[in-house]
Amino acid sequence: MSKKTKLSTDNYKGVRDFYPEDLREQKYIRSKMREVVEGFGYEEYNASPLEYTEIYAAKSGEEIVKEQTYTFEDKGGRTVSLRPEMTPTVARMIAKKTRELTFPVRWYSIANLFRYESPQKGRLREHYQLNADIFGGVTEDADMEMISLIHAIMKSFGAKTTDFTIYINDRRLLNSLYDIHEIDSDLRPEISKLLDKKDKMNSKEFIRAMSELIEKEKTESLLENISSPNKVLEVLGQEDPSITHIINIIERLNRNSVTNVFFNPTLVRGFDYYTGLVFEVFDTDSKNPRSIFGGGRYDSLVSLFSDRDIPAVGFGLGDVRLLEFLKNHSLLPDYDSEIKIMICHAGSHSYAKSSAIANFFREDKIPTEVDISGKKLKDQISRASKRGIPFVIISGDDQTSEQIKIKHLVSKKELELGIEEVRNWVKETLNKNDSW
RNA sequence: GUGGCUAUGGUGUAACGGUCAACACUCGGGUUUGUGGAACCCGCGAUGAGAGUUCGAUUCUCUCUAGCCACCCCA
Repeated sequence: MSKKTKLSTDNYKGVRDFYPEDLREQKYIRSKMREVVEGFGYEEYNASPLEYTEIYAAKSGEEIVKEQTYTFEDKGGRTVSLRPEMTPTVARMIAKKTRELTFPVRWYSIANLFRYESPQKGRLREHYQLNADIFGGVTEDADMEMISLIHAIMKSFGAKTTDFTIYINDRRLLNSLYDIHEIDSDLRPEISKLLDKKDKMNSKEFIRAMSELIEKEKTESLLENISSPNKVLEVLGQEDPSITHIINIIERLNRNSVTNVFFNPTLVRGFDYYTGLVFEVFDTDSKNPRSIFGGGRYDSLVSLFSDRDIPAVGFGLGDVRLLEFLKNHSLLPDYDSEIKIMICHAGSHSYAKSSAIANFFREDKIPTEVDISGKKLKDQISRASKRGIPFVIISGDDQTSEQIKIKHLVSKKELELGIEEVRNWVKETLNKNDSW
């Protein structure tokens, strides 16, 4: 059989296989996310990855959607897309039940999202994202809680306050500045995009690109006025609602010991649907100062689906960039084997006998595997050891029915005891060095 | 879509244009105490595809393909 006749083992471009060791990472980050988010009172929802394309087209223009999403026509002629983000879906779900839900609503999901783009660092064609949103409620309280929540999530992964920075801004603030500079509303999205990229470009390039859109004097004064938080404050004044909002949020967060949150007037974020607060979490590592994730307030998205306008704020945290961050900062734990006991056989073995022993441990939620490799005892133990299984039980024909021979491969301690005592010993030992 | 870089067993690497493509790990088998991670022995297994230059190509050239990185984009 020639190799060429075989199917390729490659996975589809830009998506991942999750081998057990990869899935352990996923399970770890998801369990942390759930823990924190549920602690804040969020309820989990989910939906199909298939959506009518129009829910994305509505806000971003047909062409972008067709180019950057998986979009196709089904047999009934409906145009369908694989969801590239979760927010339209959740807005749709909320809109459908506005009369039944008790607002404010706090919902979260951990869902896979798809984008049709060429894969590169930190960006694949499928990724998993935690989405947490608040619908309704008092704007300032909801906004503040959102930032507290993302801070708590980062903390739960063991990130120190110095490992990341949270930048916040307000879309209305940018609009006020545009008003002051009398910038046409058609030009605003373009200018916003440029501002968003400001830190990536050198200042000459930036000014040149800017001058192509607006007059040089305007460029200069806009840049001057947006150059620092203090300058913005000076220009807009303390009474500007978005300034007050930002100041209040930062003060309240500081009082709640969230100290790494800062006002950044050039923070924009890509989505057009943001209407107020926007925020973004950055890695402070000087070698890799990139954005990890972010979110913002979108007060008019639900009204695309419903007559009722429901204000909302939320964020999306993707697994790919989060894992990069965690790896860079050595924040991923060492994983123990999920299987705790391997029952090996010396001499002629009886599967029935071994599985009876195994069941005893399983009743106590200790994952136990019975060796069926048919290998020699030496190989059985060797394999268990290689897989990181902490205990082996040696079941042999020379052994009395009451006594269990068990060995802890980590400490090399070996005991021969009654089954109840063995169980207690195993539990004790596992508790001593439990990682997660 | 544009540009740059890369492509050798399952993995990671090696091989001035010149023997049978080397080494380590992994995997399979074996030896020795039938209580492990050791040692030793044996084995499986590769130059992405196609063309060209050459007496001779893993090595040089071209095309294709794939991957990575950056740009674009990130709604």
